[in-house]
Amino acid sequence: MSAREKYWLKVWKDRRVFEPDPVQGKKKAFVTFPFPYMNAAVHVGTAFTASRVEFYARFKRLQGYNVLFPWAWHWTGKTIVGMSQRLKQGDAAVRRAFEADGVSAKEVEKFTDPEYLAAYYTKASREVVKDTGFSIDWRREFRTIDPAFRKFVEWQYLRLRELGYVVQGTHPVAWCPNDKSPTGDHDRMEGEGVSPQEFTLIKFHFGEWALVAATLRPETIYGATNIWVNPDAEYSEAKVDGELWIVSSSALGRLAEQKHDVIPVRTFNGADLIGRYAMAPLTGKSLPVLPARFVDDTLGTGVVFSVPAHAPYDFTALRDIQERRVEAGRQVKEIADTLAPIPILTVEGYSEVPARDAVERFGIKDSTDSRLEEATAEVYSAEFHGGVLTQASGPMAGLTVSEAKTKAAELLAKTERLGSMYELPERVICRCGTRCYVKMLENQWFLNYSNPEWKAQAKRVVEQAAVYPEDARQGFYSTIEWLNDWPCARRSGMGTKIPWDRDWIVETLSDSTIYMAYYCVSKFVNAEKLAPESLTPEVLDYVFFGKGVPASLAKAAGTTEKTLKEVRGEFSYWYPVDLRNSAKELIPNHLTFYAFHHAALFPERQWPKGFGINGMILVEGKKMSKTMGNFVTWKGALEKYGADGFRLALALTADGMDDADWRDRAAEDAKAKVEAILPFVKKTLKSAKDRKADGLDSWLISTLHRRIATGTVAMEELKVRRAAATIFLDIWNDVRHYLRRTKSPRRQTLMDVFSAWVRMMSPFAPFMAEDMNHELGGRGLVSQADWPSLEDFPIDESAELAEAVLDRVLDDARNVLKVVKGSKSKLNVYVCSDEAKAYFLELTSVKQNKGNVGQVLKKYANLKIQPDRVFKVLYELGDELLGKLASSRDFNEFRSLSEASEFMSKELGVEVVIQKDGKQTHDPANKAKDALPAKPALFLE
RNA sequence: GCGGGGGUCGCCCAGCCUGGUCAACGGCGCGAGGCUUAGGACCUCGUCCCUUAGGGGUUCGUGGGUUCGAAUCCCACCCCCCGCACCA
Repeated sequence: MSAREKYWLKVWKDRRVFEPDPVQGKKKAFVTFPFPYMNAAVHVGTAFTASRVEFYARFKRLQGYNVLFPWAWHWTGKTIVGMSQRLKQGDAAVRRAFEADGVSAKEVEKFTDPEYLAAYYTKASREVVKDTGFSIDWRREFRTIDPAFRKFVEWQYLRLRELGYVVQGTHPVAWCPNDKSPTGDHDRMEGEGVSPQEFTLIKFHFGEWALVAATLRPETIYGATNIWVNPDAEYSEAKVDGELWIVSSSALGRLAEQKHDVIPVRTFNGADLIGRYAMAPLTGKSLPVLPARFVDDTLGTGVVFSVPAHAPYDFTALRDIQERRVEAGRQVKEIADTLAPIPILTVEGYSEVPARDAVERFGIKDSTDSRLEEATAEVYSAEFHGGVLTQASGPMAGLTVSEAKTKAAELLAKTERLGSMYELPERVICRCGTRCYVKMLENQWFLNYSNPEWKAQAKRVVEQAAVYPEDARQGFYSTIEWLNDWPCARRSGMGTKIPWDRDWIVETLSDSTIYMAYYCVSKFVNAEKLAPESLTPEVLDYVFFGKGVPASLAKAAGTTEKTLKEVRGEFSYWYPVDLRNSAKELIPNHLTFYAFHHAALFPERQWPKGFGINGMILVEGKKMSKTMGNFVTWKGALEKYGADGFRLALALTADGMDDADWRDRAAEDAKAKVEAILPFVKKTLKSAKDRKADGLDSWLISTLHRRIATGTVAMEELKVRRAAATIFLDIWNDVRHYLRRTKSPRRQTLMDVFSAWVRMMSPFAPFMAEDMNHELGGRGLVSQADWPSLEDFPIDESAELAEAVLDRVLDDARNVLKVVKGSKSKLNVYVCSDEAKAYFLELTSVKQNKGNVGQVLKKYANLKIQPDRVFKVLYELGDELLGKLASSRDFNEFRSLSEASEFMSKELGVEVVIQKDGKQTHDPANKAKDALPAKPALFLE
């Protein structure tokens, strides 16, 4: 870190520039960033998202707001603990991840202690965030495992439960019997994306027993020709929920986990079932039991019914027996020979036996062919989306497949031959190597996001808030619609215990929904004005709801009434949150949860006011990853580009939900840019003179007015990139244009422009801005200055017009010079006559008012200007220039171009002579008559 | 598959809501010139194709449509990114 950076950090800290307290009557802005999770080093992605909050915070401060930007650290959850454990077990990947963060081998050794790991990253991250110059009120910092924060979360959940938003339920989960915990996607070695699916169980009559088949397609029951069991697998008779069932032995354990009452009776070999008959419900058909080795006894019940017309597996297995490709007894063969596919639905693009079509097209030979999976998926998808059941399906005839599914279940339920079980449709292997299965997890705590009233309220939260960019808003509504009950507690990991059920810990996404409110409390906890144990639910009810009597509460809490009222005052003042910014992948969870919880607990006036959404970060066009080796830590970038360079690079990276591409080259440029500004300013001022303002000064001031307007709107809408581009690129170019054009730069103009410029730059590059402010003789800190006001930089339309016309003339002249061959040394510029201008303006206004164009044409016919040409130029100029032309009565085109003739001459490398049509002395090519306003005629010789 | 967001002149990107001022902003890269002992930095000009007078031609994922006129509006299709839950 440079000495200058250190210096300003110290100044800001010493003067408590970013430590706001409530000031009654002063407008406020409360801005937040989701606390980063401390299992790794903060990286450019974190910095990118957080920087948007930082830029906005500094911008709002300049606008005169009392701005609170707090920060905290997220420790809750099992990831940190899990990483420690895996490190302990010698997992090389985890070690590499730590090393990619730049952690020394010696430190990594200590990471087997999860709290040490989190503390290490917290300390390291705090340093980089501070050194980047973020305008954070560090007095309010906390970690999510702090005792006081836990009291806050306990309070939150007690109140949510009272409101009926925390409910208990039993749900199917993918379960690892070894870890004794649900196995999430990222905890799996195999089976990513696989979740419990409900299978329909159909109980086929088998004497007094029921042969129980599991299926995802109950609607095909009328197409069943036989039943498959695996002859090599072990099956069982068992009493299940009081009924007599036959299923694979493996299924019994899984049924038991799903809360079925299972009493095993006896086991036997699958082969024993072969050749016997079972009767199908609904159809009453007697179906033979045949052998098939594709039947997986560890999936479902190990019993399936065969629908060869519509299931490629069934079709192939049946044909295997018929064509003697598999060994089977004589009886089996004879039975099989009598079976034929029974089509029960039609689907476009297939014959009446879709399974056969698919099998033939894929060239599948027998039931061991792996392409059967693909064929099945294809047929299933086609039938699901376009299939219609035929007369063969009896009561379901005419229904679509999805309608028939419901109907089949209904009909089967009536026969009392229907059941259900959950199953993972594909193998799922836990990271620990254990095969997972479905478990009905009992007494799990859920946030009741499916509650329609709660959904409606959450939607209203989003509706009344600003969303930047607007494109992101729809994502919230869709999420709210889609969101189901959310399991909000876990058995292990760090976090807060559910106050009424201490076996459970509030899960990490669920303890982060209204914690911004806690920043109002943490200030007092950190200052030791409030002890963690004093934060009882009653005290917090007072702080957040204003309920209760502060005097008596204070006494019970061991604090003073004054303090308690002060805390309440903090909350009343700072809430609601004005801006919360995060990356787009948090819309479907965190940000929407945030809306839900605020809707549940707080009145409308304390609902979030603004959501900011940004894209993902890419590094050199690719997804950033530690294993790919393109991981850029915040610290690394900060050291490489300096605080201001890093900040500007972040600002210029992307807007809206576009993914931000972090490129070293761009960051280097940003760094160079920031470093070049102060020398540029100094050099420019050195050459400046004291003189009266002229048209060009007015132009620069007027242009700055426009830049301020654009920059301000962009910042208000969190279009950080656009704002930064306007401020750092456009304004710089404006000043350069001015310097190039003017014969003598005017000191006062430059001072005015620079003093506005430095204030606009300061949110992005505050260190440089403080230096520059100092250099310009500005009083106080630029971090506390005022955002430039538009009134101080008046618009001067005729000055703008003069420059615009000059630009156009230069463009035209260059074009002609390029096209014309032969050497030319003099450019004649003919400005249009006053009559031509009058004609042009009149025609414009008549045309805009849809008046009689013909009359105007007639009136000015003697000028011999072609109407087509006038209309063309009219379009070219556009409304903005035309407006200026019409309103700037004092604009004198001839004079302004004449004043610029020397400049033009320098630019074009030829002599430039300005003349006015009607008064010209030299017009050999008779061009002058073509001149129109803002479009002088040219003649090169 | 479902939900959300996108595809613009070598690259990144603005414009699209509110159609004409759009061959289309800005940055990078590249080319020429200036400055400099040189290089870098910086400054200027150029950078779709054609053009001896400010002009013409073909472009904004693909194919249709609406319109006097479409990058912008409508429809269909293709492709990319994000999310899809017991997890940060």
